[in-house]
Amino acid sequence: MRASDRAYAALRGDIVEWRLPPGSVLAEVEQSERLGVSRTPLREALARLTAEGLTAAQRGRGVVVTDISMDHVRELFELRATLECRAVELASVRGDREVFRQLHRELSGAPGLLTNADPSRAAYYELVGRLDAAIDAAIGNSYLAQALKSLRVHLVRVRRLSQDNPGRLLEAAREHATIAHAIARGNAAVASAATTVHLDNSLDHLLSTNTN
Amino acid sequence: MRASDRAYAALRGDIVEWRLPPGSVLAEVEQSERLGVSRTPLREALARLTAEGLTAAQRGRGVVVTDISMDHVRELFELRATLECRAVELASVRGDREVFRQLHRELSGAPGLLTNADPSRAAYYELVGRLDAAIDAAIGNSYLAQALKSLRVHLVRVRRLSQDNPGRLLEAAREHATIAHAIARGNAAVASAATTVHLDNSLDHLLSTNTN
DNA sequence: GCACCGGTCTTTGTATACACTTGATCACAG
DNA sequence: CTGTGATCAAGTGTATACAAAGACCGGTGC
Repeated sequence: MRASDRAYAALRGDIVEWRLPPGSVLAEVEQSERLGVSRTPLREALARLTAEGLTAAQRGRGVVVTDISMDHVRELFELRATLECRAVELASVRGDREVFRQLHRELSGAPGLLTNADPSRAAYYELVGRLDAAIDAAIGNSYLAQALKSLRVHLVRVRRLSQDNPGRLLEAAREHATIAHAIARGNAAVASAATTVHLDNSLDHLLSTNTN
Repeated sequence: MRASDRAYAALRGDIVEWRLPPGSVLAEVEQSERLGVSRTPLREALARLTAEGLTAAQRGRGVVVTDISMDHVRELFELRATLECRAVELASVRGDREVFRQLHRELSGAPGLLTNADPSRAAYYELVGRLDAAIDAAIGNSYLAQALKSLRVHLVRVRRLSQDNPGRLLEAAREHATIAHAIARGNAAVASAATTVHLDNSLDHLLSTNTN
């Protein structure tokens, strides 16, 4: 694996996990020493992060981790609704129905995953990730898939803002099951509507648990 | 201006203007000598182009200019319809109506711009660019604006595929005028519908004049 | 004649040195 | 005491040297 890839993965992980919170200044020499790579591959990693919007170049002061305000979250969800609604519509038309039938079955059993035995909800988030991946594969449009992928980078970071309580997660799981069910039936209109409802609920929950 | 910015601008221009057609291999030493910069800033430029999707890194063989097939164009227009329909909807709600009234007036006079005196259609494309910029400013969503911006890079390249005839350009100008008019009236549904029609016509024209 | 293997050579990936821009701090003048 | 200017330091931007990895080509064996 290339050093620039390692640096990129490490920095991106640190940013989305909030180990490098918004506003952190990423000095080149400092980070290159911390990650054990030279400045050249580190700069390449920083350029990729900046292109994705996770960092921004401040002239003369290096790059800083971009801020995430509630206004940004609202904008992010506006784009998310646009892209994901179209994605589920296309998936409803083009997707392999059996795949989504299976995902619907698994999502219906999601309450069993949300026990206290797994406080990090790893199994639940893995299942949701599989739904996202199935939609990506079903839409058959690399440009749309790419747009969704770059969007999700920011969403992972936002997730940390949401103090997920079990009640909301159960609700979200039901909403995901509804979406999978609609896609499995090939009902694009319902899939899109269910996605709109799901995202509105998610944003509402996010805004209600964050005062700023 | 930084050398990496110059290299990026030069390469991107060469690619979208088809001076570097799809499939061109961009060797680092060759391009750095051609553009008069060192390999380090050139690599930065190539990384940015690759992040945008204009080039792709072929392991061991350097980066090549990405191909644009008709399937890619179809996918591109699918994403374009998704983003631009939402953009004009938001612009209808949030935009400054006077701005779009003025653009509508200018677009209504577009036939006057499409005379034989200006075979490159520079004045016409400048006007359409102003409409795009006005929509970008009106949507008030930096993430959506960014997605549109990265999309338009590819669209400029595709434009070269379209052997624009005066008849189609006149039709397109009328469609743009309709969109601007709908936004000026704050009618989101009509603006979205007009955009859908316009993009379908554009894609249809593109596909009919390109057999491959 | 075809496929496989090894060597060479081109090309990318990384490190480091150097120059230049920029931001800060301190001193001096008003 | 405040504002402005100069000097200094820190950090980015660029160039180049070196290392490593993959591709191309010739040769040989089957």
